[in-house]
Amino acid sequence: MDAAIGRPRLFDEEAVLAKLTDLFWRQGYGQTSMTEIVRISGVHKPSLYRTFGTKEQLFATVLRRYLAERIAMFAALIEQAGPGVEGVHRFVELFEVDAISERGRDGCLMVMASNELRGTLPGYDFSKIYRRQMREQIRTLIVRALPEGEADSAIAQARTDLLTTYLLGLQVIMRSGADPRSTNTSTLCMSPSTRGKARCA
Amino acid sequence: MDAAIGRPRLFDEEAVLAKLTDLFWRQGYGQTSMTEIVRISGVHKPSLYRTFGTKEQLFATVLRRYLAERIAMFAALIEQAGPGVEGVHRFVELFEVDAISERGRDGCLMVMASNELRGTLPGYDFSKIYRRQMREQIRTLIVRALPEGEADSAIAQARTDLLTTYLLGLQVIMRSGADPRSTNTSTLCMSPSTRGKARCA
DNA sequence: ATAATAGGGTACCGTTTGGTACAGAAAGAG
DNA sequence: CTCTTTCTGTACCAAACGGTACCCTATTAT
Repeated sequence: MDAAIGRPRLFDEEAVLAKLTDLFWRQGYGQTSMTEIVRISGVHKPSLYRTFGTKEQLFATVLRRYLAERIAMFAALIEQAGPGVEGVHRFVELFEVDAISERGRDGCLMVMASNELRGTLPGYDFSKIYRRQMREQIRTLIVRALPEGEADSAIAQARTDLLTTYLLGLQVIMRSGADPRSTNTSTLCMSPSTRGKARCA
Repeated sequence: MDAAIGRPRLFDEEAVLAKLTDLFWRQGYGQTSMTEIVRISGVHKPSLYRTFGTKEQLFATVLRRYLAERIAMFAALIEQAGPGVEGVHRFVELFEVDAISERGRDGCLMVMASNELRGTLPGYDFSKIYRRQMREQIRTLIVRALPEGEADSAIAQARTDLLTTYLLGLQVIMRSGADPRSTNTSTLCMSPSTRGKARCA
């Protein structure tokens, strides 16, 4: 186990990472200075550097943590939504409830990072992994709403891509300060008249 | 009109703005330093400041210019696409051709700015204007594909929102480095088997 | 006790940042 | 020609940046 030699840490790593996740999420990477990170975390700079490495490495840790949490959330929502076409509708509803929440107003940290760090920082790799895993989750949801044997069909892929892309777009919209009521598309799209054919993918 | 007193400018403002638009588009606002702006534009710092003001004001000018250009592009694509449901499909195809282009790989400057500058810089206001105008364009496209008298229906609004959100998501995906071939959803979604009901909005 | 180990906190480092003062150069106006 | 106006370009500024050296304190091992 951990030898636990020397002075014990006075702060909880997980709690600090959670606070810093919110901070980066709100402000982005470049707009967040180490000074601010120190202020929010309550941990002094040298301790941060000893524990998490450079600002870049710290952000990578935050992203890794967020990625796992986010994918888990997707899995939970999909399970909660249930099978069939109804499940797809219910999933989108659940997703939009989250998007309207206080945290959801800031969009998605992963989307933000991939937009900001295009090639320059480690967040770029994470964004690809994130999108691939997110797409895989959506795919299981879609497949469960299709007739058997269509799991690998073109329709399954098209609907998966469309829904994935839509959800990413929704997070962009939320972060750009949209009025939640005016952009709640699913309730409209799922009205009786369009239900069934509405959520084509 | 312009008195033209004093030494004439040695650089073309429009050309410089075009170059800097590409620069900001690629790198974002925070990751682009004045030093780099000087290098790319070929104009020395004091001249830039006299002409465009601070970095923040310069970026605002770039955004304003991009906004107008972008909305004009939307209008052109919609006109080129033609009316009816076929027009919607054709529009999405045209849009995706642009998204796959070299410039399109960097996503949308407006989306990028709204993600990065959330509240801190003038880009935030522009992003709202952009989204509203973009949505308005999409709406005209959608309405032309619906039966008469349905212009203000719930379906029209829902389909407008869905397509708008999808297009924003597409730009996020492109910027995050997706393989253009694997994410070209429209060709799949518009295959004969799904055509008609596929593009529900 | 005492040595060894590791975190806490101050004070500081070199660099880079956005932004400017100032002197010289090029144009029109009288 | 000379005065005024505007742009160019060097050289520079204070402030903020990410990152660290160093000393002190708290803990375990012997």
